[in-house]
Amino acid sequence: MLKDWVRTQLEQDSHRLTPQREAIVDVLIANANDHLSAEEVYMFTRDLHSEIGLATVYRNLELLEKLGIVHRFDYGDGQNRYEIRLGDSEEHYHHHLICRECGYIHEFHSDLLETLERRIAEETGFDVSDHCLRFFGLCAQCQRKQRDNDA
Amino acid sequence: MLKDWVRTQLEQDSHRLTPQREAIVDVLIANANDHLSAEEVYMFTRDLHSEIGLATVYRNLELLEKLGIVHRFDYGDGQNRYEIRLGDSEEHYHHHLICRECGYIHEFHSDLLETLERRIAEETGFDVSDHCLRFFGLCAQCQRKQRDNDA
DNA sequence: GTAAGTGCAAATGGTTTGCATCGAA
DNA sequence: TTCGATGCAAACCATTTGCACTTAC
Repeated sequence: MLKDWVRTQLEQDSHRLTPQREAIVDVLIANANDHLSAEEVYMFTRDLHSEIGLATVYRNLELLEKLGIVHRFDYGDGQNRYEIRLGDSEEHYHHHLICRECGYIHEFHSDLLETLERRIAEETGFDVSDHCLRFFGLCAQCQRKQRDNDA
Repeated sequence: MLKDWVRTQLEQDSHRLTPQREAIVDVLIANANDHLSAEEVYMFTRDLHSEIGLATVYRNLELLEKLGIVHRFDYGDGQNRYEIRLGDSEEHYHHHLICRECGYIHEFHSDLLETLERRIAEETGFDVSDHCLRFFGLCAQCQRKQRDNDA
């Protein structure tokens, strides 16, 4: 079970799965597809464990990221977003499509960058371990709205 | 000349090329390859025009970005970086390779994503207008250092 | 008992905003 | 004389940190 794996990862680095941590992990599991901000994780977590502090949420998100349990995203909107790692090998091919208008985030997968990473390593000597690819544009719905407004 | 084009762009949106703006643009031109932060632009600009405020720098970088004169980057280090747009068609194929260790930023060009953008438009209905691609890893120098430390 | 974990409040740091003033068409 | 532009200080907001207290091995 996922939570057992989380506990193991924590204990290997001499950390405990405290009630607060468990609540945070539960929230991340329940919203695995939603890219929550720290503030959102905090609000949801309070429903499960009302006496939690925002600083605790931040500290734990940082720890969980360091342990490879959650992944941190940056959409350029001034706050970080977090997602629990479920599978991991496909993680690397996971990119985002962001609507400039409504902020809607669409996930998509593509291994297209693998080739490019190898080429970069060859050409520049860089040892590439990760990448971040975001596309910005207008989602179909906002395109429609914009056409209606113009008409 | 580049600055004439900047002036035209500004005037078309009923803005003036003030001494402060000119100083900012001069700084951006002189550091066209350096991805300056707002703070850095501020410091360099003070050399040319000592009586400038940080808020003015921020306001103008925002304006210049809106007018398509500068491009804003976000390296995920908690501050934005700015670069003047020189050519523009190749702009789109301009990506970054960031060393996790020393922060060194290497630029590279590739049109590989064009295909992907078209495929995304077809599959999702998204109208993609821009993208941001960053690779993270270790530069050759930091790999060497790490090997030396291990030995 | 000791080291990890927590809540709270204060601090931090990049960025934005309110406001009175200034300056060019 | 009007409206854009500026400098300054204060405000903002996501995040981090200091600190005293708590909790689990």
